[in-house]
Amino acid sequence: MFSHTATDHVRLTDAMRSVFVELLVHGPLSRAEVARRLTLSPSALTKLTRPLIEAGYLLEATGEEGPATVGRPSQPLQVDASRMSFVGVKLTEDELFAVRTDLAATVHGETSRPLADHDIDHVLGRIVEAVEELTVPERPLSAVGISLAGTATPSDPVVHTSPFLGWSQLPLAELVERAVNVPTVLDNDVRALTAVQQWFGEGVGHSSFALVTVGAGIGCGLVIGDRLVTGQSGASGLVGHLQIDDRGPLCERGHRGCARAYASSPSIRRSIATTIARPELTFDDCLALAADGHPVARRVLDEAGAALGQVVATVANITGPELVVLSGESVHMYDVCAQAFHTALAAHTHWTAGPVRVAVKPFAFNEWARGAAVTALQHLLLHR
Amino acid sequence: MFSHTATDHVRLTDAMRSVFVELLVHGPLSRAEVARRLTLSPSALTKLTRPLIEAGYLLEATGEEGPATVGRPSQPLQVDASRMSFVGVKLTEDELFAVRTDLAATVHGETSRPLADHDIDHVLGRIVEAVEELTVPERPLSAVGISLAGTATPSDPVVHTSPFLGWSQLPLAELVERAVNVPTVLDNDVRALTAVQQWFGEGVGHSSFALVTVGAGIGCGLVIGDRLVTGQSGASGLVGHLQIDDRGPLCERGHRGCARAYASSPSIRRSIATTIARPELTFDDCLALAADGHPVARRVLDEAGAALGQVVATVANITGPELVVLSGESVHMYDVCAQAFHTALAAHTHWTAGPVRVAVKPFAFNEWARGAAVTALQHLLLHR
DNA sequence: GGCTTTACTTGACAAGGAGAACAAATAACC
DNA sequence: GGTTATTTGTTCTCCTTGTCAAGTAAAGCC
Repeated sequence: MFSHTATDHVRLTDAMRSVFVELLVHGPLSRAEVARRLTLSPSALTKLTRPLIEAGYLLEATGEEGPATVGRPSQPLQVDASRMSFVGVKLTEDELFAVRTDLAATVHGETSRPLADHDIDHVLGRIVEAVEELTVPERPLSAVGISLAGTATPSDPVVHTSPFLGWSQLPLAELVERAVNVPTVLDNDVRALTAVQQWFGEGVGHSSFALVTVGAGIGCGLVIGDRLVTGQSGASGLVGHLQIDDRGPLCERGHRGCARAYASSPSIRRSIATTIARPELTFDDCLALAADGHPVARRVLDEAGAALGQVVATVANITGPELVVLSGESVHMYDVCAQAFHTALAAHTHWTAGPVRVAVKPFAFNEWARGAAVTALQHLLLHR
Repeated sequence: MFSHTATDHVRLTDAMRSVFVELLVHGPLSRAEVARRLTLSPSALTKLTRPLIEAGYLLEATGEEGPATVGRPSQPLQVDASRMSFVGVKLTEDELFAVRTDLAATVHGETSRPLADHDIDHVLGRIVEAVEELTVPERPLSAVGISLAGTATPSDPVVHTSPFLGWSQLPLAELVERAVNVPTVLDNDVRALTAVQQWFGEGVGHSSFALVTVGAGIGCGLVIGDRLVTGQSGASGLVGHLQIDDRGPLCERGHRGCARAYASSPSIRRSIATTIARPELTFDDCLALAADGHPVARRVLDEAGAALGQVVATVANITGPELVVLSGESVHMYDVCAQAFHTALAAHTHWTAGPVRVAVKPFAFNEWARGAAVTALQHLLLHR
């Protein structure tokens, strides 16, 4: 259900939902503007918004007026972001991160738990702990989102395959849903991050864009025609092992010169640290070395940037997005390899296509968990 | 307008259109079945189909009964394919191919014209000639479709860029529309071919699939979430210059080892013919040589098949289609390089994704022009 | 101070589709 | 062989959704 408070519950129609989402994503808008965007009549908007305002889901924004215009001034409406609350949980191999957000995906609390082993009962227990820690009595949870690396889809909440957690065909969403008694949605972590960009980040206003992430691996999420691309049984955006050349470094799956072998942060660190025999170096140390012009680090990061550029070009050539967003735990490496990146991007972009617009999005530590929360939020607003 | 005959014109609602398209694409179906597929009530279907039947757009299929089932037997409905007529025109560098089809995309006439030069008036004149030659008085044209290589989109019929015809920002659709006085739609040729597969080919029943074509170039069309992917300003599916390795043959844009250099029919032919100093060999001669085990031809075709496998794997990894359809003027090369193709496909498919389903679709000579007709048909039924 | 422009509201009305009741045509069952 | 169950398709009533037209509100413009 939409509301968890006893009072003020509204029966939501599809049209009301679309108005609500439009206002949530595109900020305060006047009724007239929403009507134009959704191709509805102004009178429809009066009717659709009234119950939402009365129930407290929408607020008449009383903020500063815009620039003076001819005609009656508009009364912008906005979503009351505090009206609902979500918890997002990101599972990694050895740890769990969780955040609580409001409707606008603003983080209001965060926590984490080590995952001692991958036994389902253990993991389930830590998830429930985290959800309970983050829940506050005055803001009952509307939904829980869980994200992890691997092929998971919200559409079949009962099965999924997670390579590094060693699970297969596990009804995780169902188990969590039963344990915390709140609707629970499971999805792939990169797709969850893409959802954040789609509604609350760089993707806003674009009907198609791609997100490319760099970090422990290389990932890609796609939005095409305003819809998040899921791929058959949750497999899409698998650019990690894209072949860059057939002579480069080896990845752990035995591919020579794949994107992951060139540009993932462990590969970059290992490559530099072992070559110059300084095993204690961190990834950020390596970036600093490259920035200082150390020849080995410089070369490795140039190659990493070039690999990333080729990945972005390949994705753009195939899907033709309006924009490519670059993010992930190690996006800041962009500062050290921007030139190699853009050179490779231009070289591999198909000559009949226009230049690819790239936006670099700094990555916050809890972004993965936030993505899970947004997945839950989107699912609740679109499919229920 | 929907109908061009003076009698029997209906005002089409969106619901009627969706019923019509469902019946056109998914063959004869009972009202009850259509209701289930479109999540409508049975009563709605009675209402929606009656005017369509009366106007002659739908027929009550009186064919053979299906297997006996419990309950009242259904009365399957089907589209009267002859009710509308379309002309599709494919433009190449030196020739124009045109077909006339009915609603079911069955070809009822074809013609061609050499294109002496790329002057717009000359090309326009040949198009109008072809359209007039194919039009029969008893079947007035509903729409004309034009397809060519290059970045064109139906959404902006006024501008497009065609590399090899040397045009840029030319309002071709508008000019043709004015000359033949029939709604005219312009689109990229590979996308047009994808449209054929989507409604009348291997793609039927799949909400997402990819089409990969081999011929003078390597192309790719995508359907994701039941919608043909257009890409920003018509640029998508540009896999022709995808890098296979960085040591292989050169393409005409100076890329070493790109897909086109390995697997396009001119590249394959040139590679074999020049190496064994037999410049008179045709592409099909080369295939025959390879089939006979000639070492040079064998090697070139193995490499071509491998390149194609890598292209398909890359597209599948990124977009996660339910199916990949292989087609194009030189698909028959598949017979000679299937093993190399599947080996490379498996090697490059991401290890967390399931195996890629591939369907090889034999290519008819007039398929490109048929694609243009289907583009016109889709546009008329979906956007008008 | 009218006039224009834009935003919003109100109430009448039309269309689209659901639901219930019913007729039709078959297989399954006793 | 008649009854029952099952599925298809139709008819009719009613409700929901949203448009249209008219009117009100609140500003800037001349």
